[in-house]
Amino acid sequence: MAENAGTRAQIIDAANRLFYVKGFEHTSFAAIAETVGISRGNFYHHFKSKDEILGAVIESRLRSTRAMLAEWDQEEPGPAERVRRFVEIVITNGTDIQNFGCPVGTLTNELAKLGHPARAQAVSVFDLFRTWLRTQFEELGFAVEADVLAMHVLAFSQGVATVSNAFHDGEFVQREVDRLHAWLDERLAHGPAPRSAH
Amino acid sequence: MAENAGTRAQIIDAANRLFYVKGFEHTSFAAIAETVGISRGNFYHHFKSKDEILGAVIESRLRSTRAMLAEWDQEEPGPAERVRRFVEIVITNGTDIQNFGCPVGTLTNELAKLGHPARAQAVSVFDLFRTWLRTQFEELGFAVEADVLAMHVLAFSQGVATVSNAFHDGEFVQREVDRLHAWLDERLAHGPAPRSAH
DNA sequence: CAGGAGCTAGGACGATTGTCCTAGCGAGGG
DNA sequence: CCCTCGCTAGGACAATCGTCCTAGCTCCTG
Repeated sequence: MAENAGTRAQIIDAANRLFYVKGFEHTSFAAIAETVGISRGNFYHHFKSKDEILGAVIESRLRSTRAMLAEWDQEEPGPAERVRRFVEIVITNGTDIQNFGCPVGTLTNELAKLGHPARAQAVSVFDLFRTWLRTQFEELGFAVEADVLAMHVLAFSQGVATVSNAFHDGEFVQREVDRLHAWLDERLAHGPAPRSAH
Repeated sequence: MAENAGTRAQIIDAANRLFYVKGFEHTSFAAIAETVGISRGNFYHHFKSKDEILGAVIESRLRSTRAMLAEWDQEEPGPAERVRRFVEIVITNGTDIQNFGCPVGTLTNELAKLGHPARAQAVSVFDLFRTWLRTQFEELGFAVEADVLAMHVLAFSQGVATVSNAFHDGEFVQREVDRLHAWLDERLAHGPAPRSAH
């Protein structure tokens, strides 16, 4: 039972990476088995189907994303710094993003094209970031615009990821990060939009 | 020979659409054959391999993109209007983008994950837009920044496409388009960055 | 020590993949 | 008329896919 959880976790970790690097459909059971170092037939003792592995991978991503956001909540002094921390992901994970794009965006799109039922589950990772970003902007006083701003930051990261993946241009990423930081500065300087009169 | 070109064009058109809707790897010969209405074995009289079809599809996209940009050059009175026309693509093709994302960005990323040699060829479609946008900004007087601005507009479209595909939110797309139009207005009002002293 | 449950290895399965081969169709030129 | 050549249909092919079955191993429990 102890080894069970270990093998299961190893499968999820290997599948998580492979789904990102090679795509979900292009990742075969044989590739995951080879990575983990177990036999192909052994999978079905841990997962009933490939879709079930996908579900476990997405849940794993949800957990690690939640943990990362909670860590940022603790480490960063305020909401503005937290948003900046998010923006900097495209630099922190620069190499992976250049090679494979954004893990969330690319998986969501692949599942959309496959018509896969787990698409909605994959989008929920996006929702995690969206809600978290919205909370930061709300704490900054943007009660009405918070979600709009959150979506804008999300779109920024996806745009940078896709173009970075296409052109392999690190300077472009840095420029766009600087640009968004400047945009955020300006937004914070002008303050939130006035509430509608009661 | 007349029918040859017709069948070949039909195969390319069907593959072009299917590669976009279902992805390159998930699109089988059987699916293309069924769409066109020919037998599976007949493919190899027109194309030696699936990769050759992919090459023909990308070349077809290059041609149609070039034609579209040339049309915009004629129809729009000035470079500013042309950039706006590009920005509006995410609305014009809104439905397809919500369902399948951007054809260029998603194919490029898929080929990157597959390690496919045609990746560079797919990126050249991006290059077409990049160069064209750069030309527009140069005509607007942004000699130094032209390419930076072009890349920013490119990243905008990719970000909007990916987030639109994830959340199926048409209002978000419209808001971001308005935002970029406002950004462009401001850029044009302030004028280009001063040249360095000779 | 005996027994059972958890876990693993290895292979069989039907389906589907991209690729290739061959026989036959139909029109155009000698 | 006949023969050639572009084009097509249909199936064979080896490989790989996800799935499933079964026998054997290990280790904890009684």
